Amino acid sequence: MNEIPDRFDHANAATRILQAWSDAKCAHAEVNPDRKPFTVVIPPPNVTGALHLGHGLNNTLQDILVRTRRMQGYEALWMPGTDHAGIATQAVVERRLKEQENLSRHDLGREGLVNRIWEWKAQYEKRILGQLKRMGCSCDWDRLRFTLDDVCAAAVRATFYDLFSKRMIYRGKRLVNWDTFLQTAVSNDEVENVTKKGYFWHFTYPVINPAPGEPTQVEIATTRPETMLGDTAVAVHPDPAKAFQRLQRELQQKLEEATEKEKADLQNQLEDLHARRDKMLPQLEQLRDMALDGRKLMLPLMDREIPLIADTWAKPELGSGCVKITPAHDPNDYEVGLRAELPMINILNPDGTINAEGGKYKGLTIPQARKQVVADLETLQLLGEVEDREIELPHSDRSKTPIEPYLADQWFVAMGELAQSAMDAVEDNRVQIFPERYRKGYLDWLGEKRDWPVSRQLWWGHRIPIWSINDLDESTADDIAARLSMMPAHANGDLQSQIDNRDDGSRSVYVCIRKEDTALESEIEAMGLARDPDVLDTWFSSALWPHSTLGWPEKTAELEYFYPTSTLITSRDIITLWVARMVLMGLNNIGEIPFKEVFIHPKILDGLGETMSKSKGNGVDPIDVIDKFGPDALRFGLARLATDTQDVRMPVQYECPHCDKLIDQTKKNRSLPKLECPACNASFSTQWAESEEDKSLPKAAVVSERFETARNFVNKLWNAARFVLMNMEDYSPQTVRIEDLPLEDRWLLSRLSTVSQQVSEGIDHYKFAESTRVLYNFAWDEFCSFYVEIAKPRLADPDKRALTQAVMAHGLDTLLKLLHPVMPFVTETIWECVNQAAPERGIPEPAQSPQFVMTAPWPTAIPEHHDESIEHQFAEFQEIVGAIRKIRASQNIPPRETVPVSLRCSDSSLARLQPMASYFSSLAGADIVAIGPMAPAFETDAPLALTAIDVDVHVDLEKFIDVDAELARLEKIQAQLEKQINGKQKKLGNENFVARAPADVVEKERASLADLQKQSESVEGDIQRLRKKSTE
RNA sequence: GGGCGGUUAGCUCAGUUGGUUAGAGCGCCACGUUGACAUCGUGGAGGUCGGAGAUUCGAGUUCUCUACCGCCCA
Repeated sequence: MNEIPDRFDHANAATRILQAWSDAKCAHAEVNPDRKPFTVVIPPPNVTGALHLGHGLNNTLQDILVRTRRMQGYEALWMPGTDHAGIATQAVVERRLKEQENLSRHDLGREGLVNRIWEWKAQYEKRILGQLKRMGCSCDWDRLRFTLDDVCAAAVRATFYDLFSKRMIYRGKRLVNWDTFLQTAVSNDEVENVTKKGYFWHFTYPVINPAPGEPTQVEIATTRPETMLGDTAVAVHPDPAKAFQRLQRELQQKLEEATEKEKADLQNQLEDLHARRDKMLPQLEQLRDMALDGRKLMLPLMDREIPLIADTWAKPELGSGCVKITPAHDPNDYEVGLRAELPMINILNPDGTINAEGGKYKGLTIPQARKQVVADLETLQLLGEVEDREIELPHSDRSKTPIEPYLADQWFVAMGELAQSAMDAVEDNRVQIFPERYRKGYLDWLGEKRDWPVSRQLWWGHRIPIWSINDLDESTADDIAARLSMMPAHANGDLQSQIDNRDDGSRSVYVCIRKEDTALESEIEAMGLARDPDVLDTWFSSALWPHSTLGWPEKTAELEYFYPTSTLITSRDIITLWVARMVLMGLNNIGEIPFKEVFIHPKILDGLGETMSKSKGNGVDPIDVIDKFGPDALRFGLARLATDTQDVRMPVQYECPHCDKLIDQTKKNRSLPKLECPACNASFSTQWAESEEDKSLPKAAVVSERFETARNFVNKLWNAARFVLMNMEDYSPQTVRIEDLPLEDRWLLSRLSTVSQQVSEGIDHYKFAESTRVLYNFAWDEFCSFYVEIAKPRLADPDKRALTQAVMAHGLDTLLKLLHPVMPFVTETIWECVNQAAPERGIPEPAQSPQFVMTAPWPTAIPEHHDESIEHQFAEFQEIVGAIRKIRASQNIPPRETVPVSLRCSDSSLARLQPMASYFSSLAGADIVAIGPMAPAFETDAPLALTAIDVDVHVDLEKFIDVDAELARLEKIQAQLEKQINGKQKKLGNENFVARAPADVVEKERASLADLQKQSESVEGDIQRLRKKSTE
């Protein structure tokens, strides 16, 4: 058995173990009425890129849960798959196309581009699945799905058709966030605001036919001058006096509550406001009256008459108090436009150039148009002041270009009923969210019930299954609708049509087809209808994931058995986008919630508290961590982070490719193309390397040293197992009677039972970090540090050897099972060895062990094994060991020397400790020369009183005495005791405490004080004795 | 502007319903290697729990205010 290496070779083991699991189909789940199902669907990773550490955490937690449930006897299905991530993936591929081949998507055409994206998908899906597999994720790989595959596509179409039939999908014009680069609408979630330097331009618009005494022009200001081409009104506040009054009141109130420091500033603001009011109010009221009187303005450059209107969007305290209104290109103006029923003029082409509505500016880009408009207004002497200003500019998260608000036709899902159903499901706890604080965000977001715009002007995605024909008159529309309703598909329920009355009075006819059917589609197209070019928002297909993956809309056995799923584990940023939508779609399609519980895990930040991302250079690839530390270390390290906090920090290092030294990442060095290793002075490159010179250097992996502890733990377990295996050559199975076992064995069994319980409960409640900590402490500080140490002398004793082997094998067996969900590879590898050395094991009756720990039965708490008093008694032993060690250390007694020890204890302790006396030798280098109520102190004695367990430990220092060291030790103890005694005396001297605190607390304090005083007296005696001795 | 979270040892984090002397890992210091493990062992140093106030006999823990950091939404 000596050939077992003293380090766990994770790289070799992992490949072999994965193959063995795969061959035995350990992770495969089937419909099985004999077992209860347990289902988890993976949050499908984007095929946009590779997995990072956040995915590592997410999938580790899922796997821990799934592996535990599998061992607990559930038919555990972990459904794997990936997400097509419409806009994200298309954007990445388009950007590469531009960079590498200088081609646009229009050069390739729809089919060409989509083919390119499929190639990308194949490449990244392979990489992602490889990452998951190397992490040990026990997904049922036979059931792999992709949100854009045929099965998911059928679900998407059936859902769309159903909602369309129920009139919950409709077409409408809405102001959308338009990405002029990708030429698509993007959702609010895909927009980020960037603060940039810009200008605030002041213009004047002439008043048409002003009455005598009225101003001849109105001043407005804007940060986007070119939008004036689409202005359809100028607004002024309907009651400026009242508005001023309110502002003044608010400021006044702030002032009253302000600190001295803030007061001056607020006072100034208030004065400015007063001055402004005095100066501007008459004019604003006059403008307001003009608006009510229907006065119009002349929009310069376009020579269009536009009304002056009264609307609260105009802020009297800002600028001129008047604001231009461009309903088709500004979200606020859009609202004003709806209120005032203004025309909405779209001045942009999809590519961001000015369209025909922009008159002579047609064809210019936005920056060009802006420059020209400003110049032309200046020529007309309508340009006023130009202020510098910081501007919040929305940018597309996908293309990184500015977003233009843009009025476009979109398909919407009506959210009223759907959102309510999803709110109800959480409010009545059919769906539970952990940690609970995330409920609020979910409910608030759904509570807004904002309709969901689902069209995306993209090519990568589920194409909207709508065919339409527009600009019809009423009778033609009716005619087409009538013909459609005569079709057999309509009677079969595979085709639905609608007539839509458009704003301009024309009619559109829409047809939705339920399933892919090329013949039917051709027939429809022959009638002049054309298929919608747009695709659906990615989240539309993701929302169906828990049931589409199980085969819905087909009534599959899987759907019947595995749905609803058990738990969803995900990160908080998609609670609304994804979790909420899965709930409402599940309820709509199946009539049942998609999962019973949702667990939101923390987000991993780097050491500087920043989100990890490839674009910052602080992203960590799980594979790099696996290469360096092993998959079990990665998983263990991640699991112990999963507390219920919102974020966890993980400092990140470069690993020097020359000497393996870890170099902390800083803000400075994480964006450099190359670095010099401070340890070996050699240079290495980073992800930013571009020059040939830099690229020729070896590249450093980005890892975190926080996995080192976990790696050490894996090794500790490996070596504990190595010890067990090295002592099993003559093992033979035997029946064990628990009541015959010595204290240390019963302690181990009791602890195993307790730990099994704690770990199971921890996992049940998503307390992954806590379960992990319990296992770590038990394995290291109890199993290794005590049980294995005690086992050494017992194995050397022929009378005790066989029994010790039996208990030890059982202990390791249980530990391996409990650790398996967190550290599958090392446990399975050891299991294999234990199966060879001790194929039949177990207490009380040995039994043939299963082939894989992965599918072995999960340990449960065993009442016969659990014994609280035995755990306490063993703790007494541990405490004495600790006391001897402390005395030894303070006396600088060399580890190899054995010291005589006398233990003064009660009769009952004597009975327990006597049989364990020999263990003090291996654990504390102590030879117990006396034990019991009469055990004496030594001539040259180092004492330690353990009053809590009523034991006095005496170490004979005759051979080792270092008087100064001993005095120092005792004086230190005395100082600590005095400090505590003072504290207690003060507390007990407080009449309030004695009178008001519960009697038992007061009594406890008194007893504790008496005890401390007793100790102090004893220590004082020892000190005096020693002083005397040293002066002799 | 609204909501949520965080602030405890040099670093990363635990800390149950308020109750003896606030814990762990890493790092640091000292000592230690003829066999399970130096990816180790033993011992030690290190914290007025962000700040102010309140409740209480007693606050890391409850409440109010406040500062800073982070995230989400507008």
